[in-house]
Amino acid sequence: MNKISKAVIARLPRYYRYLDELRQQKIERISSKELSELMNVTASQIRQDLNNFGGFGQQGYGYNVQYLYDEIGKLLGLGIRHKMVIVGAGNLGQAIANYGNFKNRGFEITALFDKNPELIGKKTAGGEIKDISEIYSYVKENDIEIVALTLPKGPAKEIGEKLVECGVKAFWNFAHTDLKFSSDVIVENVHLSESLMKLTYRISEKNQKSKQ
Amino acid sequence: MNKISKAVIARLPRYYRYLDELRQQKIERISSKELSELMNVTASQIRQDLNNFGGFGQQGYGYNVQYLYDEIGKLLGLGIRHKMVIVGAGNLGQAIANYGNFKNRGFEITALFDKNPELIGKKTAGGEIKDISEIYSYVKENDIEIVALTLPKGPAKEIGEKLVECGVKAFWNFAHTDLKFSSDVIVENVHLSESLMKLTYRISEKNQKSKQ
DNA sequence: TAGATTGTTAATCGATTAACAATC
DNA sequence: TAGATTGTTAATCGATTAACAATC
Repeated sequence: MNKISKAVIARLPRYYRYLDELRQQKIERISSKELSELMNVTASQIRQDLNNFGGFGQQGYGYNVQYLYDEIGKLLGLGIRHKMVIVGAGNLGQAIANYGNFKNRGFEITALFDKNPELIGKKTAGGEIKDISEIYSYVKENDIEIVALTLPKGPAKEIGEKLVECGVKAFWNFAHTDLKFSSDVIVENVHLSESLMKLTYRISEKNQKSKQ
Repeated sequence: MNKISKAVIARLPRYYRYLDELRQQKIERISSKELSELMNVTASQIRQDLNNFGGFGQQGYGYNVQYLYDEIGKLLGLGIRHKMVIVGAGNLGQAIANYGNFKNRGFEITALFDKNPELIGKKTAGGEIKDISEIYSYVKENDIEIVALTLPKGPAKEIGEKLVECGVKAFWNFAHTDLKFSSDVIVENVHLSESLMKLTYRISEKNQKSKQ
């Protein structure tokens, strides 16, 4: 398989979401043209994107919604269980723990960790909040695959490094910094404030235009 | 000013973050080469990006950190106050309300809204949680610029549409759907689950490789 | 079979990188 | 002035779109 570009990968979850909706509406088949109109992209792009992974469609017919949905799900690694814990049990950490859809998609959040004694012991939808000092033995004993970092950048870096030593290979990082570990460790960043700045850029751009 | 590409705009907040750190370290000047090594991009890209907005540097010297930081801040619309409210006062809404850095950057969160009677009346760092029914008069009376939508997609769409009628021109959307209003309404999406799927894609890609 | 629509190649477009003259 | 480094043009690379033969 050739190297798939980042742009293509970033579009897969969106395809997956639209296909899920079609599936729920009991729509059986869809052509790249119809899907392109729904999603506001070109049909050509859809066909090119999907063909990176092999032929999911059929000439003269289009794509079977359920089949394509399942295949994209597999590509996205949603066919298997993912054990995850959350470091930092503040609002953001708890928001993720409580987000029901993750469970349906094979994500198993088994614990949250925090240093705040007031939070420790509290039960959430993502399991109990435990003392941060327990996390290192916990991830080893429970084969944790993904660690979500929902805490400030200082401790995120420090705890992240220790977790890498414990064998963690994937981080979902919400801390306001670019974490970089050894090359076999995957880090996916979510920088909420940068998203908000993109919004204010566009507001400010619009205001400038209307002034002219 | 020519149309700036989305890719350039998306990089601005990251420049801003690195410059902020340099500034805090009392570093006065930096060349595109040095910055490129720090940020893991090419010096050429930095110069190209910045030159979309005019010459911020000086030949033979480089860039003044504080000046460049300020200018990018202005480009990002951070020079002015932004009045924001949050719809959906669950964990995610409260996480945003409590995120201190927003206040420092000119964001003024004045209220949260929810339909849950148990939450209404509660005080948070982003102001009081009010009844969702009050939001329409509130945004009109208080000149709210940005509405963060931290609630499920069904109500997000419905409430968003009503808010557009009340004059709201910018949404920071966390609901799991692509909201689309009239063309002068700005929507910036944060799809957390799509970010997580990108992570699992990469995990699954890595596992495939190691099998071969 | 005829019509529809994919899979795939070719053409275009845009973004990134390289190179260097301008200039501090 | 000489050295450094930008601003900017040109070259390259990659991604998107268009076109159409293959085929269901």
